[in-house]
Amino acid sequence: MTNKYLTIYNSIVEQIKSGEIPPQTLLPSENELKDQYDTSRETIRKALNLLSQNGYIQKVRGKGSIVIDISKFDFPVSGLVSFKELASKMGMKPKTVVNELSLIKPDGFIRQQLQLGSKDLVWKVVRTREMGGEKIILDKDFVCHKFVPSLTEEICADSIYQYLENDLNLTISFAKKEIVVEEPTTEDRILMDLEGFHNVVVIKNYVYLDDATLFQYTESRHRPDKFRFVDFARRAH
Amino acid sequence: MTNKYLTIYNSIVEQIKSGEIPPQTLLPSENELKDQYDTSRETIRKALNLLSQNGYIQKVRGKGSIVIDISKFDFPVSGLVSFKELASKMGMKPKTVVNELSLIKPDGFIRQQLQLGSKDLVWKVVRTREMGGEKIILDKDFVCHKFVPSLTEEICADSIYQYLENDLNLTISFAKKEIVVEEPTTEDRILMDLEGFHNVVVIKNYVYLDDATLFQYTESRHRPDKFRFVDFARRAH
DNA sequence: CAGTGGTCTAGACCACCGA
DNA sequence: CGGTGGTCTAGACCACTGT
Repeated sequence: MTNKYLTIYNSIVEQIKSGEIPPQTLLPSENELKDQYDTSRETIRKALNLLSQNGYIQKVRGKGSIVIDISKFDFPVSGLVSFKELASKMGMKPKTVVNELSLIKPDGFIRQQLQLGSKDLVWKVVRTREMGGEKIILDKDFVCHKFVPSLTEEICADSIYQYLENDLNLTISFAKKEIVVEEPTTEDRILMDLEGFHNVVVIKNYVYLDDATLFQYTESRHRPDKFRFVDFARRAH
Repeated sequence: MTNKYLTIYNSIVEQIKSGEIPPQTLLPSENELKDQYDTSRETIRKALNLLSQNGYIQKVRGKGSIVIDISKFDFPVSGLVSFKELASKMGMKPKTVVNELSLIKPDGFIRQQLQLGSKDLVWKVVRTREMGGEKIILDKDFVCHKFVPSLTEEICADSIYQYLENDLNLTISFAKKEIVVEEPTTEDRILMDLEGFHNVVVIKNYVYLDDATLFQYTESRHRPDKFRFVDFARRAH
């Protein structure tokens, strides 16, 4: 079993989720945990810092680690807005329609977003995601061609990420998200069910590879009533 | 000077921001940095992990730490939506109007949000924030009375947080944010400039104290065209 | 293979909290 | 005051990367 601090982290998460360690109580001290798990204190601290970052506990100097009441959090603690997650969370069968799949010469905006040269090509993928019989999300992906030589409709109907990571061995390492609210374009109105809606929530996603190169720009355009974003933020200082 | 790893962190941040260490290049290795800063490797790693969490570098096993191109990021890497930040970022003079300040018996919704007993009182503060002559944000704060015995209009017109931290010695430790889009209420229409807008972006904020008790619930209601949220997220695994 | 970052250890000193 | 978490050290072994 690799990663001692991760197993300790998971162990404590389970104890908190099951209610074995109730909210507002103190965790055993770092020295006690060190003995319990037969490890060093720094390793315990690594596990506790993870718990703290993920909103399970609050560390207080001189007192101990307080378990936070997560029962109020009906949503995942971290703030990811993935279509599949949203769908499965609501117990619905997601359906994806590929509207467009083409290799294009990017316009100025996309070229700037992806920091490309004037002769680089990009894949353009437009997909609508349907839930409960309504088209509520429009995903527009722009993927650098130099990293992804081929792309098919079958792959897009499933999951692009899965293909990139499993088959192409590309490692997506991090992403920067930006959320803004915009008026729907005509394309939005045509491809989504927007009767009676005057805005769309746009999540602009900049995806980076393992070596810190930018390789994909994605716009996920949501119907506002089906959108929710959760952020669990520590204070700065 | 306290905190060795923080000074190292700041030192490297400066070097990245100034361009002394250009994007896409490798930082010196942890062992080299250890010698440069005359410290231990774990301390260097603490500083580097901070840099990584804040989006300045990307660590790759077996290779080194790559400096990320932050020049594209025209605003703060972390995703805080504070009125004052937004205003100063846009070079505008913010103006705050206190519409309501009262000590009330909370209705069911607020009592539930704040997990209060039936006889607890809360401060209700309603403020509009004005920028460029337009009222674009409506802030509704509900603060537990048991933590904050007194509150004046002067305090609310300035900054509630400053008062709590400096004068009352309460330490705000973390907050959970939730972003949704709603149709404007009549109150929104009356208190904000919403001509031609059909939605408001609502940021629900649950604020916790140092000892992990929930003490404030805030709704920040934004005009959609003046709203923007940035999230810098590491991949899960 | 040598060099990188990832994990883990055992010990030390400090600042803070509560009794 | 003893116990807590916060910082720092010097050293070890590992998995991974390039050549």
